[in-house]
Amino acid sequence: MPATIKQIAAAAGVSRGTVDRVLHNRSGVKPEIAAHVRQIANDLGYEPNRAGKILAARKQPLKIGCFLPGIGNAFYEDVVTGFRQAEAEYADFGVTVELSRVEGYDVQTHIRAIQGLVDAGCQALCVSTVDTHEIRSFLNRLIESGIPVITVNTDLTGTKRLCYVGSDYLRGGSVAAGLLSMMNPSRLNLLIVTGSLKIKGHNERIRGFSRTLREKKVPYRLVDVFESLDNDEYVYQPTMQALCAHPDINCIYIVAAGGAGVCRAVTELGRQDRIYVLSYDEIETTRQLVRDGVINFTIGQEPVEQGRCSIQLMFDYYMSGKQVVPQDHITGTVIKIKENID
Amino acid sequence: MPATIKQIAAAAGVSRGTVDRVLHNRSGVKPEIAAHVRQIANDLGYEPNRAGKILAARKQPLKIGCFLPGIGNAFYEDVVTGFRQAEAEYADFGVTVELSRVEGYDVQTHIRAIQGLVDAGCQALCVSTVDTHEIRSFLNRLIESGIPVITVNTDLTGTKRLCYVGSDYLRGGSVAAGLLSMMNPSRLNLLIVTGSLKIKGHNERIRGFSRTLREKKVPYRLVDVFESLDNDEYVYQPTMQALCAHPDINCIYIVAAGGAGVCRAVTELGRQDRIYVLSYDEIETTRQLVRDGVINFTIGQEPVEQGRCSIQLMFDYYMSGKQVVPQDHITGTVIKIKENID
DNA sequence: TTGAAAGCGTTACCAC
DNA sequence: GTGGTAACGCTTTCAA
Repeated sequence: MPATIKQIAAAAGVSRGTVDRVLHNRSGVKPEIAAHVRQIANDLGYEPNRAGKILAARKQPLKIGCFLPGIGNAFYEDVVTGFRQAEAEYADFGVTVELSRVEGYDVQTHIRAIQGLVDAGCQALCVSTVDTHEIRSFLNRLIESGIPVITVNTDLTGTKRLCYVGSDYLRGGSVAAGLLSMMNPSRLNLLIVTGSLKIKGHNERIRGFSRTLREKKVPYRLVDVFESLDNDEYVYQPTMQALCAHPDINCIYIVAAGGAGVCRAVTELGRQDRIYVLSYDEIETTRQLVRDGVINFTIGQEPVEQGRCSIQLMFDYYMSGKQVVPQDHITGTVIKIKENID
Repeated sequence: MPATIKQIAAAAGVSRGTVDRVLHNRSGVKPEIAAHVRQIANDLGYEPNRAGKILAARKQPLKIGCFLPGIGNAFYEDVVTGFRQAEAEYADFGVTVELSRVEGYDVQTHIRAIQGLVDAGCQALCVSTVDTHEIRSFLNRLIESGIPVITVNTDLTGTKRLCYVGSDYLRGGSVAAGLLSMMNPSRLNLLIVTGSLKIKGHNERIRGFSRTLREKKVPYRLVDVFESLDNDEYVYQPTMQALCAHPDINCIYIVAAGGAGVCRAVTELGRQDRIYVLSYDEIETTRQLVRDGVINFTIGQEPVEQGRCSIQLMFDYYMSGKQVVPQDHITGTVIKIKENID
C-alpha cells in the first residue's frame, strides 16, 4: 500500500496542508521545507490515491464536451457509444459528457457548435472535425484559454491538442493491400471508390494501399477511381457504369462510406463471386454485406474504443492535476471476415 | 449527480447507519422502516459511489490470487502482463495480485499451487488450469468456502466459477477456415499440426476449422495430422518427414504452439512461398515469422485483455458487495498479417 | 508561511 | 433496532 499525504506530513514534521502545497507546486512554502517534503515523498514512493482525489473533487465535477460531425453517417454512432460508455463508467466520479453533433463538414458550423459546448460550461473537449487553418487557430485559442482538447478519429496537425485518439490510416491502407496480395491474384483489375479526394484520411489509406501493393510486387491495373461522397444513393450509378464498361474488374477497394451503394451494383450484375470487395469500418449494412459474402474483408478501427478512450484520457489528465500529458492512442487496424464479425 | 446515502437518510428521516443496513440487506432494521428506505432509495435512483466505497474499503484490501500453468510457454506471459496491468491500475484501490506459475499440466501440481494461493491469504482466484474432475471438485470446494473463482483462457465446465474470460476456440478454428476459403485454392493439400489431442481448446479449433471448410465447400485433402506437444524442437522432425513425403502440401494449419519448429522445416526446404501457413497467437517468434512472410496469418485471442479483464471483473464483483455476478467475457478473434502486426 | 479543520460518500463500530 | 461518530486520502478554506 503506497504512502499517504498524512504519512509524509508525519515523517516531515509538518501539516498535511503544507505537504499538499508542496506536491502541487503551490507557492507559500519555505524552499528548504519544500525540498525536505519532496525528498520524503520521493523516498516513500508517494502516489496520490485516486479514490481520495475523486471524492474531494466532487465539489467541482468535470464536464467534457464532445463534438462529432457527420450526422447520418452510421460510423460515428459507434464513437458516441464509446463516449456514453465512458460517461456511465465515470458518472460517480463526477464526469458529465455533453455531446454536440452536426450535419456535414462546413467549417463555420463546426466552429459554432464547438463554441456552443464551451458556452455551455464544458471544461474540456474531445473533437473530430476538419483540418483547416481556421479550425486550427480557433481551437488553439480555446486551448490557450485553458480548455484542453483531444482530437478523436481525425487529427489536427500543428495544434496544441493534448493528444490524438484514432486510427493509423496509412496502415489501414497497407493492410488492405496485404490481404489482397495473399489472394494469389494472377492479375488485379482494380476499381477504387474513395469517399472524398479532399479528406486526408481517405487519401492516406489510398497511399498506404498502393505503396504496399508496389512493395509486394502485386501485378495490378487501376481501372478507375471515383468518389462516393459517403453516399450510397449517389455512388450506385458511377459504380454501375464502371462495372459495365470493364467486365474484367475483379477487385473493388472501397476506401470510406458508400459501400452499400457499391455492393448493390455488384450484386445486381451478379458479379459478387468474381469480385473481391474490401471495405472499411463496421456499420450494420457493411456487416450484413460481409455476412452475405459480398464484402470479403472489412477493416475496422475500433470506433467505440476511440470514444471511450478519449474521455478516459481526459479524465486521467484532470486527475493528474493537468500535469501528465497523455500519449497518442492509435487504435487497432482490425481485419474482419464473415467468421469473426458479430 | 446521483443521490447519496446521506440524502436518503435525510429524506427518510433516519440515520446513515440505518440506510446502510437496509441497502446491504443486513438484519436489525424494522421491516416497515426498511421498506420505506428502500422506496426512497429507489425513487432517488440511488447508485453507490465507487470512490467512497473504495476509500472505506482500504481497511480490508483485496488480494487476488492468479494461477497459470505452462511456464516456458511464451503465450502466458501476455496474460501475466494483463494481470500486472490491472494490478497497477487498481493498486491505489487496495488491490494486490499474487501470481503462481507452474510447469506443465499435472493435476496434483496445479491443486497444490492453487491451495498455496489460498493459504497465502488470497480472497479470490483467477485461474487457468486443466478441465478434470479432480480440479473441478477441488475448486467447487473452495468456491463453497467463500472464495470466488474466475476461469481465464480455459473454462472449467460444470463448476460454480463466477464467469469465464477467454476466447471462443470454435470460432478461432472457423476464422482460419474462412481465411483459407478466400485464398482461391484450386485444391488444398492440408497438414494439421495440433498441440495436443487431449486439450479441449485445440480440438475445438480443429472442429470449427473443418466444419467451416465443409460449409464453404472448400475442396481439400487432409494429408496428415500430428501433435507438436507445444514444443518447437520436438515438432521439427515429424514436420520435415511429412513435408518430404508429401511435396504437394500447400497449407499448414498450426493449431497451437510449436510454430517455430514447423516453420524451420518449411524454410529449410525452401517451400515458404508455396505453402500457406496459418497459426495462432502472437508470441514474439510467431510475430517474426509473420514479418518474414513465412506465416501468412496468425489468429490472436487478446491474452493481455484476458488477464486485465479477469482482475477487473473480480474487483467489480467485490465492489458490488458480491451481489452482481459478472458475465462471461469472450475476447476477440483477431486476424493478424504482416501489415497489422506490431 | 504554516496549521487546523471541514467535507467528499462509504463503511464499521460503539453506544443507546 | 437505531443513531452517532470516526475513519479512509485528498482538497480547500480559514485562521494564525
